[in-house]
Amino acid sequence: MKLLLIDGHSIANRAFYGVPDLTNSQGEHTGAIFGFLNMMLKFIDDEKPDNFAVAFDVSAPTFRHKMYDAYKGTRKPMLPELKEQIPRIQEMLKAMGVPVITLEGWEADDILGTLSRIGEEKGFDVTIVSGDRDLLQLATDKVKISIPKTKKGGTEIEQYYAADVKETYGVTPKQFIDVKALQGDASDNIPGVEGVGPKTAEKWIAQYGSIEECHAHVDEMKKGKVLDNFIAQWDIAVLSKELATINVHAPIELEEGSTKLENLFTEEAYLLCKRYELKKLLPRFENTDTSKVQDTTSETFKHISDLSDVENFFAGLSNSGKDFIGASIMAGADKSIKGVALSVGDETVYVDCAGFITPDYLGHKLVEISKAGVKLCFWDLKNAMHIIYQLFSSEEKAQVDANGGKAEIFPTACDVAVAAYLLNPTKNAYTADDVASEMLGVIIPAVADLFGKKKLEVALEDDSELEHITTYACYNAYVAYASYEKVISEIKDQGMLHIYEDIELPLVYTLFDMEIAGIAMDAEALSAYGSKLAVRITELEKSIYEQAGEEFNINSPKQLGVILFEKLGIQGGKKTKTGYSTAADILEELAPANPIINDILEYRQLAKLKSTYADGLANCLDSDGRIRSTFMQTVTATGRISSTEPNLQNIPVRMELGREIRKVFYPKDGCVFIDADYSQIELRVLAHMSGDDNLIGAFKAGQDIHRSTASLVFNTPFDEVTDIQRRSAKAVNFGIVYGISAFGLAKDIGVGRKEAQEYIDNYFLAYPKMHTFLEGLKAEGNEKGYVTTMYGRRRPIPELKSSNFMTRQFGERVAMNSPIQGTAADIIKIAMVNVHDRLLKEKLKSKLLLQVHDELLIETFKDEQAQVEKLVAEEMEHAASLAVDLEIDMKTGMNWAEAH
DNA sequence: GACTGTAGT
DNA sequence: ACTGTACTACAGTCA
Repeated sequence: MKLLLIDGHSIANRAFYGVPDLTNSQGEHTGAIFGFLNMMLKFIDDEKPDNFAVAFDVSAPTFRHKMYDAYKGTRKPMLPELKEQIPRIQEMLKAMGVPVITLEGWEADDILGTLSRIGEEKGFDVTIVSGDRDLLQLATDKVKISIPKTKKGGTEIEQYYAADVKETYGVTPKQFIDVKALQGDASDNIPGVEGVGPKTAEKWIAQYGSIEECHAHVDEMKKGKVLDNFIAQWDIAVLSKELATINVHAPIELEEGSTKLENLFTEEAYLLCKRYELKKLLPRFENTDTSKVQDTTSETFKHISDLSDVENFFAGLSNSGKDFIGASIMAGADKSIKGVALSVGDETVYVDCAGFITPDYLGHKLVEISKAGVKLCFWDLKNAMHIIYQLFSSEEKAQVDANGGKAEIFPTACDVAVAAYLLNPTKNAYTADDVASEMLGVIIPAVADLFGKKKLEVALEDDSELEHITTYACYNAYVAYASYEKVISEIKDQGMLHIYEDIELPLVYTLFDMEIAGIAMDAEALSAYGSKLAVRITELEKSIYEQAGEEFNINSPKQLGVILFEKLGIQGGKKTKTGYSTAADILEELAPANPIINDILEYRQLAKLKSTYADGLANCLDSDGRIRSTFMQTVTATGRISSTEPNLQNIPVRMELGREIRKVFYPKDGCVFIDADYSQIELRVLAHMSGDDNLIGAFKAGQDIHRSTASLVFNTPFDEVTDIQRRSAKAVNFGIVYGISAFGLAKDIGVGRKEAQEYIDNYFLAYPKMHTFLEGLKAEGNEKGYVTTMYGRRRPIPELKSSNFMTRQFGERVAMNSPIQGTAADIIKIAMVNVHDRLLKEKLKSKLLLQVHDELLIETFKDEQAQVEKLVAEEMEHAASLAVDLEIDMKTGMNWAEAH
């Protein structure tokens, strides 16, 4: 029989500091909960106990936090981030059926001691888990003390039976009390004997066995100041021993019934795991009946497959007078429709494709509904449009090409995910289950709940999954319907309706058309470029191996570090957590003295170009010779869009060799590229938002802005600014936009931190309102918990409330950066939508292809060139009206390199 | 899957 | 006493 006992507070504390600070989407801290459960489950797996309980102190104790705290003899109060998690851990344990034992007036130590004594008497093998060495006094032949230690890379567990304590510390567990009585423990308020440290204490107790025996033999002991103290402070020693002793006779029983370890993975526990978003724990519930997880709405879900029923349903829909419905298309990896779910709240149906119900039929039904003016609420409108486009005939596709997806596919629609993103852009998923719990307060099954490890696309091919697919699709449609009004009204309350209706939603259509358009790529040229790189890479490899004296994997920072800093003995290596840093900026400093370094840097650069761009892009090429990226609208915290598969927003441009990649992107026959980018948009936004007269003045005068800043910061006449000064000023300008710190600037431009601070001080002297503005942003973020862009887009910053200094500093930088970066993002989104809409409205065939944060690329028919140039300039420059003009640089070219 | 490194803005 | 920088996507190693 085995009994496992856990010291709740102590393990929660270990978990808290051993796990990064997780929070769920509600901003509740969950790291300690997760860490605690993980450790607990691991001990249960290892020990396989029959009985199990967790003991807590009644009120939160304090903890030693770091070495110097113990040294100073103080214990830090429990951080609020941890404190709030203790009741949740207890709640979770109760949900798992684990007894949480507390006893008014008694410490957890006493409970553990008592239970382990009783357990041993009853014949149990006992394991006590704690982070606290004081419990070692409880070890016996049958009672094992386990102390988990978090080391990097995992946890190690120290285990002590009585014999192990003796071996490690030279004293028995009982004598451990005496040792502590002598040496004292400031953090436990145990005074101890003055002048006695661990060495003396262990020596005395090892020799005489207890403080009483020591006291009886003081005559034979070595004279000295410390012994005098011991004699004089005998009373204190006795008191200390009493304090150090864990009471194993607390008024408590070991109830074998209630501590019996049963199934921990109950429904209640599952619900809590979902609520705290402990996603890694969810798979452990796989044998749990989670069907009750679903709320009762699922009873109204219907699966229909009969054509006449479907027709009836659609007919009922158009007669119902509903002006919006929830919709969800189930489509395979090839975007072929498997079925469609629709919801009007009290009725939700899933229609799967079979027999007369074809993908084509269903797809066109949806288009019909939307064209009739019923708003279709999707989770991912743009993807839904791609699915429809995919089944369109070539005539229909041509119509989309000419008139845009909005006109030809879903003229009335909305995107619940995009809307939910506006409410909180920092989350990493906007799925139905996520929004359901947040907006509707109901917990519904997620993909993994229904399909386990199987990917949705795989499950969709599997007929036996039809029931789960119905459930999943219906929930998607139902939640889209049920949360739509709530989400929109919340957006309205937060003053973001304009952003949603006039920026984000139109942008969905703009991005769709961009994705459909794609960009032509010269595959042969790309492949030739790749081969050219390969030749040089092989040369470099050879040279590096020769200089290193052996072959190794240059791509492995670990192996590289060993070769450079150990085998070759290069000095000046900086260490990271796992080894030597081989980052470019570190290596560059070492390059002059070590020729191998230059080869490595060049190798890295070329390897990156080849793997990511030359080979990577080739893999993304569509059969029509064009590359189609996906633009993501719900990813970035600041409001920018991102680009994936492939990422076309980070194609090299700085280095000549990298820039060559842009030459393989070319306009189609009869076209040229027009590339237009905003000049200094973030600094102009900053000038406007801060209202700083000097910065506004510099822009209005059309001055070189970095030179102007240099002139002010370095107190140098404008015409006498040196290149170095200008470069530094440029770094300061960038730094201001990023939410600067002296440390960062110093590193950036290679000066001391003090000097960097002077630059910053001078900057704020030169631009006085800037300082007020940025301080204001921090204050606003602190007060409201979020900051906003000029258009009202929000970015929550819970970090500002953190008790951790570093986290708070991060929050401050975010508070300064997000409104600026976000406003610039808003502006270019407006410009994109307007450019796109005007191209359509003026019946032009030219297409907007790419956006790279402050740059737009348009494939322009030569006969439309003048008109497009004019239109692009107008829409970009007039996208916003600021205190300074928005200026753009526009170029044309026969490839992207030429045009940029 | 975590970590390192690097490309862009 | 000490921290270590905005926003991304992707490739590669290594446990």
